[in-house]
Order: sequence, then structure tokens, then C-alpha cells
Amino acid sequence: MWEFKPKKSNSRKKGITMAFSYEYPRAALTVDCVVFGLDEGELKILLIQRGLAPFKGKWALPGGFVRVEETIAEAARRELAEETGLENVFLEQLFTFGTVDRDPRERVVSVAYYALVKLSEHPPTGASDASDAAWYSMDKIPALAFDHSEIIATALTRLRGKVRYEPIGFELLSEKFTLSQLQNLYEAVLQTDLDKRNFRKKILGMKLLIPLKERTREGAHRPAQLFRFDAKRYSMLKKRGFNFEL
Amino acid sequence: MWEFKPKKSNSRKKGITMAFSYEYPRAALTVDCVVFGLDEGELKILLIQRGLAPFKGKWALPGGFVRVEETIAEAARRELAEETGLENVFLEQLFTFGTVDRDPRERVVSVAYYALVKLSEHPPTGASDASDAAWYSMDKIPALAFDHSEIIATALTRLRGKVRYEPIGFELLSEKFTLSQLQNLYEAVLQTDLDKRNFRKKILGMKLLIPLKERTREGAHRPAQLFRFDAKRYSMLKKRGFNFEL
DNA sequence: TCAAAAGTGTTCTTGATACACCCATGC
DNA sequence: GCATGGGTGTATCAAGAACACTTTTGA
Repeated sequence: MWEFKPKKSNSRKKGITMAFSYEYPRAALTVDCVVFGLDEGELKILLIQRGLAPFKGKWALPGGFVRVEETIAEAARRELAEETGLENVFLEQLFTFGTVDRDPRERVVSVAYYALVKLSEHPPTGASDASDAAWYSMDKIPALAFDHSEIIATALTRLRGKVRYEPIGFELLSEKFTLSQLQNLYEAVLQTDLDKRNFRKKILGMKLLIPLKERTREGAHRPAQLFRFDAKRYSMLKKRGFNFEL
Repeated sequence: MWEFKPKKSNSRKKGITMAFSYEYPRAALTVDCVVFGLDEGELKILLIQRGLAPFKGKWALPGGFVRVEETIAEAARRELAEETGLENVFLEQLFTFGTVDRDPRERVVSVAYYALVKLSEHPPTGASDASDAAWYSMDKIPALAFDHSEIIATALTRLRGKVRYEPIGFELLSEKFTLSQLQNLYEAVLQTDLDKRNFRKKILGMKLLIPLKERTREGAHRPAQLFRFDAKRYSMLKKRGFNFEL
């Protein structure tokens, strides 16, 4: 059974800040976001360079403290917006990391999220202030602060697992896309080669892609048919027991 | 970027308790455990009756506060042991619930875990003290404290998803089991009927079950072959890219 | 000898895989 | 006219689904 007697007493300090006191010490709660983007057929992650200690100057995942009046997911979205300028992206809870010494200062528990962004529809670098944000290829990730490498590894495993049985991959492409782009996406995420004809047969067989009247108009080759994902139809089919798969 | 200036100052209070104060208010951190067990072919959940406010007298998930010096998973195991007497069970992180008003007292963020216990090898009721613990069938779960119904729903979805592509179902059976018991387990979890011959063909085809020299000796019918799960072989196969499935 | 659960194979259907050439365009 | 990526169909193979009767035991 729970024992729960935090005595909250707010006392003024230096005229501005309040102090919040509890009977037992509490862990600080943060969020960290693994932001995936697809850049020219390559899977990348958005990192920011820390301006403060600890790990000052090191690269890290965007994230920060959860405020007491906001949801954890809200905190993740807020921090993403503040630190990278990204808004309205696909965001899903990943895992909560609570090793005792993962932060050298004190006990910090971090709820990690992963985000999928349509890189083509968002500016390639941090849009907000002069924050040092940069996209790193998966195979060129530098040494990171805290346990952020582990968080990224977890996120990648999750993404690879999930992309196969839920249509979240589309979140990495722009609204309109070609089948080749879609195939490239899966090849980049899953690190495999896929057969073009079989891939098309399967994905078109689901009847979840709506062919548009437009075609691409670029490059010295045949223009490609553009499609968009039929989210409405998908959620309808899902209710009826349909399962998206690869 | 993070801003981080918790001023920790411990001051004596009433001669015994310390007060821990921070510059910003902090959420309390708890764990909650959804404990699944298989009782006579039926999937059940272990609940405890709350002895303290809020929700005094209501049924709830076992759980409690995370101490500042222990891992979240450690907290989950400790609370499980304290409240239900269960130890050495399969335990996996489920999801972190952080709605602002999920606890009427103050902001509480809870990391939920789910556990799978071999009910046959653990006493059917809470073994510790006079704690009011009881196993409930999935379709007879009473109204619960906090958002615990939602946590259970999430856990059930997860269990149903995971049991099909990872051999965690065995955690619900005793070490030695018959194929019928295994099939019943899957039928109970997935809420479907499975074909006996196809089920056996598939599961035996994986070569992950070791037939024992024993057979069951009970009931007025033909004795059944006993098996045990070959965990070593599974982890070896998994490394080589093998995928368990249904 | 009856009830109750254990155990066992084959056919059919469906989906997965493998594979090579023509098309439309810009330069 | 050539380089570039877009687009298409069939044959084979493997896995999933459907399906009914015999065996062993205790009472």
C-alpha cells in the first residue's frame, strides 16, 4: 500500500523563487526525444549541442524538465519546439530510463519519446534560435551525453519493429510520395534490399495508397506516379481487424 | 537546453524527518504493476485493496513510490514483493502514465510494469501479510482506483501483441507443461480458438520445446507428454535472426 | 464400455519469393 | 541516342488453414 505524506511548503527565497519541500527526496523528471528524419534516402537523427554543464559542448538528445502542470507528452512537444523548432510531428512514448546514476548531478528519471518528421516539410536545421542542432546519419552519431546512446539504440530497435506492422513510415515522407521513395524509406530503416515488384504488389494490394493525378517532374527519366496515404481508410480497416504488415 | 538548479537543502523537522526542497515543484514518481496469471485456463490479474486514502477500500494495482536510490525496475520488484509476496517473476516496463490529474492529491507520474507469474508455482493469494490481494478474471475486474483500468487495458493490449512474437507465454506456465496447456494459454490470452493439429505442428516445428521423459498422470484419459521451453536454444537462435511467431 | 483428453497427416489455398525487360523523360 | 529511374507479370515454393478419427487411461 502507498504511504504518501509530502509536506508541501512554499517559502519565499531571494524575493523571487519559491522552494518546494517534500518529506522524501524526489527524482527529477525529464523527457528526451529521438527525432528521426529521412534525408536523401538516409535515416538521420536530430541532435543538439549542450550549452551548459554537465556534458557542456557534447551532443545530446533534445529534451528537458517536465513541468508539474504539464503532461509528459506535452513536455516532449514543448521541448522539441523550444529546442528544434519542430511542431506537429509524430511523437510516441518510447521507454522510461531510470538508472540511478544516469545523470551525474542527481537522480533524474527520463521518459524518452521518438519522433518522426517529414524532413522535406521542415527546415533541415533548427529553426528557432541559434541553437546548435544538426542531423546526424545513424552511422556517424558522435559520443553523446548521459545515456543518450542507449536511448537512441532503443529507439532504433523500436522503429524497426514498428515500421513493419504499423504504417508509421509515412510520417517520414512528405504528404505526396512515389513508390520508390516509400521503398527507399523501408530499405533505409530496415537496412535491407527489397524487391521492387514484390514491394509494389504488396503495398498496392492493401489499397491504402491513393494515386494522385500528379507525377513528379524532375530528373532525366520517366516521371513517377505520386501517392498519398489513405489514413481514414486505414483506421476504418484497422477497426475491422485489418493488419498492416511490411 | 536544460535549466537545472535544484537547491537541495536538508533541514531537520520534528527531530526525525528531513525536508528536501527544490526550486521547482516536482512530480512524485511511482510504479504500478499489472500482474497476469493463468488460473485453470483463465487469464487473471492480481489486485490489492487499498487500505489508505485516496480510494480507500477500492481495488488497485500493486505499486508504490520509487525511492531516490533505487532503479524504477527495482522499485517495481520491491513493491511486488512487499504487497503480494511475489518474487523472481517476469517483469517488463509497459508505459509511463503522466496525466496531470491522475492522482487527486498531487502530480504523480507512474511507470507501469507488467508481470507474468507461474500461478502454479506461487501461492494463489498474497503470501506476505494480511494484505487484501485477490486474483480477478479479466471480465470481472471491479472499478479501480486512479487510472488503473486504463493501465490494465494497455497491459492487455501489450501482452496480446507480444505473446505472438516472443516466447513470453511460457512465463505463465509451470516449468513442465503439456501442449494442451500451452494451447489453452494462447487461446486465453488471444481470445481465439486454435486448431490443435496446426498449433502442434507449428510450435514443435520451431524445435524449442524439449520433450521430457515424464507424462502427466491425472484424470481418466490418456496421459500427456510434458515439455519444457528451451530458453538457451531460443536465445541462440534469436541471435542468428530467428523469429518466434505465434 | 464409456467418458475425456491426447495424439496424429493430408489436401487445398494463399501468400512469399525470384526474376528481366520495356517505358518515358531530359540532356 | 543514351543515361536514368519508373513501371510491369508469371512461375515456383513455402507456409497457413481446414478437417476427423484413433489411442490411452481411470472410473
